[in-house]
Amino acid sequence: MQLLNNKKAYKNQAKILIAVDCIIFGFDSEELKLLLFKRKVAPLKGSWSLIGAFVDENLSLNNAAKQVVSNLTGLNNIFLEELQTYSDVDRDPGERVISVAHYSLIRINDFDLDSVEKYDARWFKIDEIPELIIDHKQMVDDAILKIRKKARYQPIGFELLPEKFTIPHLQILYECIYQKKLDDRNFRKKILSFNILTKTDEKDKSGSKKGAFLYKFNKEKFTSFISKGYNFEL
Amino acid sequence: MQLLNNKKAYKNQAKILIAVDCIIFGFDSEELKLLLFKRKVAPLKGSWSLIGAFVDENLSLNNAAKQVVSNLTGLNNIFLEELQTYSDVDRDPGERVISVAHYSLIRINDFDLDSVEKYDARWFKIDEIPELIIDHKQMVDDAILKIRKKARYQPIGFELLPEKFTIPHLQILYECIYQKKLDDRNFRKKILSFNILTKTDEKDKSGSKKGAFLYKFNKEKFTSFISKGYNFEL
DNA sequence: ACAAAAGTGTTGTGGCTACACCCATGT
DNA sequence: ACATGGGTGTAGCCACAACACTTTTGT
Repeated sequence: MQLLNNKKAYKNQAKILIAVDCIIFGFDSEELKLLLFKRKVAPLKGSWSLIGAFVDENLSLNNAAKQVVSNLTGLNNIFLEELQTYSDVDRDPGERVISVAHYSLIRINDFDLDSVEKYDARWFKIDEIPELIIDHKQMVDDAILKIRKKARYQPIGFELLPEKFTIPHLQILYECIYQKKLDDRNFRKKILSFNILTKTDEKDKSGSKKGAFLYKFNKEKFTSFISKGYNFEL
Repeated sequence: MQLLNNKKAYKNQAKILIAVDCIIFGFDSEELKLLLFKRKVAPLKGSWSLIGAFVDENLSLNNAAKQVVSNLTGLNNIFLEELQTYSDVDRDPGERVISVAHYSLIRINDFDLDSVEKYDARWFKIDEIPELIIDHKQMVDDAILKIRKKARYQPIGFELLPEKFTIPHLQILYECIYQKKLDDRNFRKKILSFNILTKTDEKDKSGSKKGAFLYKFNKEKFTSFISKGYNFEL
């Protein structure tokens, strides 16, 4: 397939700076949150922004984004997907940069806040996002719409919840994503009808005196659901 | 917002070649088709490929893609959306190129084949796609999945059909996208229940002796449907 | 004993699927 | 008169929405 040894086959074509910016969602059993950090380089130093990086010549965009998240959090096998590109010619006041936004879902307690503080990062509730640089607010809005849409057709809790979780927790997650209250009975009925959950005999008593049974995701059924898709409207 | 006059704020960062590749779908009242063309530049000259171009320093990706389609077809207000990026380091045998695929839906008869022949282009039925260069086959497959998914939640015929069209034509379009036969009565019932169509009193007799009534899209209702989304499973 | 959250069933309704025949017209 | 595609109606079924009370247990 390598037709030319000369790796400069396309002369006189403009090259452009490419960055990845990561919208990192986390969930702490009560709120859906977003990881933001104080920008450390000019221009716009000191403002809140998404975390990002320029893309190296020898990394795919996906790997570049994974590296960004991994450097920040120490986490390695995270869920990460491309959102879309942002390419307005004047979007970056410094110089022309095309950014490819990626969004990621992580368990908020899976990594220590040390590394986060080192980066001057903070979790924000998604309805309390501060002003962000350039078009990062747009990226965040687009990402929220994206996960809301995604949640409707595919199980999405997997990456945001701990290995074992209760149905009420899962419901709170969906309520955060949809930003509306769901009916307990109907939620439980529907989510159980998919057979993607396995009940354990442990209980989580942190939320109530009675305690709620802990469930796990059933990975096999789960992955077949992801490829087939379904309709989860409540 | 312009913090620096110096437009080289980010020194020592690698710049990369960016291309857009366009998956152009057309519909000729019977078949869903894809516009492909014979590549005119090395490497891989003479193979079938999508149409694309390197992105200029002063164009957004979306505008670059629009320009590609416009140069080829002469059409200007076409539907065009970003699909996703393709960024494997070695994907292009010539040199590293990151490609941002865009897909477009056009009325197949809205432009003259002259300009198409000038470009050595041809329409292919989507189930008869020849071998394509690099990862273009992947892009096409991804684009087909995308419109199939999209068709399920948003009205999609608008850009592919002429201003006036019959319900049987619209049905054929959906059958092409879903690649399965749909029930006439249920299709008609459901599509009419959305109230996005306006019946005219003209008939199209090209398809039968009796003739089928022509409909138009009702743009207002249509756009509100696009933003809200719906579920169109048949 | 009581507060606080977990858990459980039923009923009505609306939308979907599946299915077969008449209509209008050109030849 | 007949062939061709256009157009219409219904009945059974299933999934969803709406809704209130009992259970468990820590304090």
